Amino acid sequence: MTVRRSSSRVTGEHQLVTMKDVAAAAGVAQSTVSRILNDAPGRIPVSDKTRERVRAIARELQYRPNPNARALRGAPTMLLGAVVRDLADPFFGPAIGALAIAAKERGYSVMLCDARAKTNEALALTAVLEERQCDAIVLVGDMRDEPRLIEDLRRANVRVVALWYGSQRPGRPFPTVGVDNRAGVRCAMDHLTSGGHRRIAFVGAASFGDMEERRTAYEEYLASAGIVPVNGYVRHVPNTIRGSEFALSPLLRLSPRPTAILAASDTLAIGLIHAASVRGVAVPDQLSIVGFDDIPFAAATVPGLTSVKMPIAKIVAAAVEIAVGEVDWRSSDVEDPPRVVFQPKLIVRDSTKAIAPEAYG
Amino acid sequence: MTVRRSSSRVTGEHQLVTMKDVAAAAGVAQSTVSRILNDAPGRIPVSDKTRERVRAIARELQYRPNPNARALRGAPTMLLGAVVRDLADPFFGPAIGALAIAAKERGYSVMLCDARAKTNEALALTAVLEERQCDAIVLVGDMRDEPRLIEDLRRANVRVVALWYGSQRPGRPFPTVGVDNRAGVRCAMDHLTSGGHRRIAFVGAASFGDMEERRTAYEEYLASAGIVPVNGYVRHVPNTIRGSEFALSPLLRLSPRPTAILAASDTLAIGLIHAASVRGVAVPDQLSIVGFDDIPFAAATVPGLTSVKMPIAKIVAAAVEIAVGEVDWRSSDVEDPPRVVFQPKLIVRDSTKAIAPEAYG
DNA sequence: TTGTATGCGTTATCAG
DNA sequence: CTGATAACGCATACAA
Repeated sequence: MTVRRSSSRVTGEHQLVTMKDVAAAAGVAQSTVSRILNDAPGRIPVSDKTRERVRAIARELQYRPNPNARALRGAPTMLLGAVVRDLADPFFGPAIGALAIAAKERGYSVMLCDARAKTNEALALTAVLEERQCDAIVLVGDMRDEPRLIEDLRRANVRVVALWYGSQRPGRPFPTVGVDNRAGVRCAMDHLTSGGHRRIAFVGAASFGDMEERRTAYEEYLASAGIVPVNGYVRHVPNTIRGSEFALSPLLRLSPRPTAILAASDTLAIGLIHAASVRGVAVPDQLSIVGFDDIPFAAATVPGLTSVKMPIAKIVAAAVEIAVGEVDWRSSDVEDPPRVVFQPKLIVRDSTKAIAPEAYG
Repeated sequence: MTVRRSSSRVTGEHQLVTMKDVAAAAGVAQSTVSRILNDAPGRIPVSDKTRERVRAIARELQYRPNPNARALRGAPTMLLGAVVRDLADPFFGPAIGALAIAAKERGYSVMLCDARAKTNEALALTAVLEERQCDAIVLVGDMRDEPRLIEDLRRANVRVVALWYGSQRPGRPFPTVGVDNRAGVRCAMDHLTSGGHRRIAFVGAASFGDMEERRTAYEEYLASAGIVPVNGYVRHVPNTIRGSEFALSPLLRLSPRPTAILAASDTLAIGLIHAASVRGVAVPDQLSIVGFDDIPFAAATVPGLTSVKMPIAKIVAAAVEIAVGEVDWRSSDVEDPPRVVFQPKLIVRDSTKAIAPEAYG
């Protein structure tokens, strides 16, 4: 009986106390410890008071199971991989935080992967995650510009859920959870048009997340409201504060000049407010601005930003549910994976205002 | 020779192609595959052209090493655990993104853990991370209010680095990387006093990150500048936008009313700007405001926020360096772990202004 | 009720 | 130069 105390190894020393240690201390076999500690509650050919003893010793020795060994045996890793489009985006930070919390509530940890962190083109993004053997992967934000990632993921052996991916888009390879962009745009536009606005511009970011859907919804709304689109009223810029600076100047030079702008994200909207201020354009008196997402700072702009609020908590909760769920959608409907769509809600603050009567026409 | 194709297992199916598969396909032993694929470049009793063949087959079969098996053997997990105080904090989101990128550059992945995600008090935070066998853990933000976490971590067998932890604090249990808060406060205060301000208030959050150091530095500055502190000029509120609303009203009721406020974070500063606007107090004409951190939105407030800029990239890079570094500081100087302090820099925008001459005295 | 043996995918130490 | 073989920590079928 050669009981080597593995904890006394000099090199590595990466496992403090193993089942073997507990077993040795308790004078039982390692398998006994395993059975007791796993204790599938109910009909296990359980033990008597050895149980208590083993448990006490395990606690005393601060035993912690080694997840690598478990995973090696095929157990779930309880790991959720999150590929985030851009963690610097003020919208995604809180979203990831919410995701981490929702995941932990189900016992999962979150592994992070900023989509920009492709230091090596040869290293497919998926390698980092699939390699880690995550039980599931959550895509946060549109990854359309990473076709290889998408391709690798769809042929990989992991569940994938995409968030804010553009839920209406046909041919989605994964289940998606998102927001009803059309309804959000409708709320915002209704709000503006009911205030007399008809010259409404749109500022979005090209091929980013739900941006495209929002622009489409904007155009559809105009059509349904009988408003003829003005040439140049749609601007596409990077989804940054600086981005909207580039968008505002051309809009202000247009004639007729827009009386309102629908921004496809709060980042853009906040940039617009700032740019307007710098250019001496009064918000909302000369220009109404509506944002999208309702990030925390939307409440603190001057003036406070009217924005379409995103039910983040619900969205990430639904995503985790799908990600860790037992149901394997791939077996049911490969062509059209499930989509979950939540309804956004307009939060009206002070960046929008009905236009003055003389401005009509 | 019972070569079971492990890839054909029905259950689990969590490992697509193993070394065994590659070995079988190449007609060599599995250990040979291991040697070839690991290929410590240089003096390995290497093979001839079997190497090429094995490599080709491995590539063809899309072989990916199983990190669990490697970790089980004592190899580093290449995992960095990040315990974040609050991912919803607009400062930490980008910081984590930068951390993920810096880590990936060294081949590490980041595991996330929002410090608020303690669904179960019995479940120590550290369990989640240490259990995962991270090679190192990065604490992002002050965790003083989690004594158990600190204690578990310091006796655990992982390297720990603390970021924005309050670098000057004595008795730090871990190496820290942070910013010279005293220098930052000095920059900000110099800027204000050189504009004639002497009635300068301070708004911070109690026991949060470097907040305490900033308040101390503020008080020291006043003393060294011969400015007598005014009762009620120091306010402690939650580090949120709403928080600063609670701070502003009492300050405005004071007499003499402060002409400037130093906020210990941009979140607070942005909240102050908004609150001032709501109360009809003009920034910077009636009230100058300086923030701390220079988050992206600081450039987009109205007026633009003067703020003390944090060299985030440098900080996270240094943290990763320490976290993955070969040097084990614990063996050298247990009592005073290394601290890395970077210099912040004041970014002057439009939320500060020299006070009008008649306001003197 | 408990102990023994086996294998998960790797790496490392042996022989050949 | 290469092929067996033994761990790593855990779970489980099987034997006692």
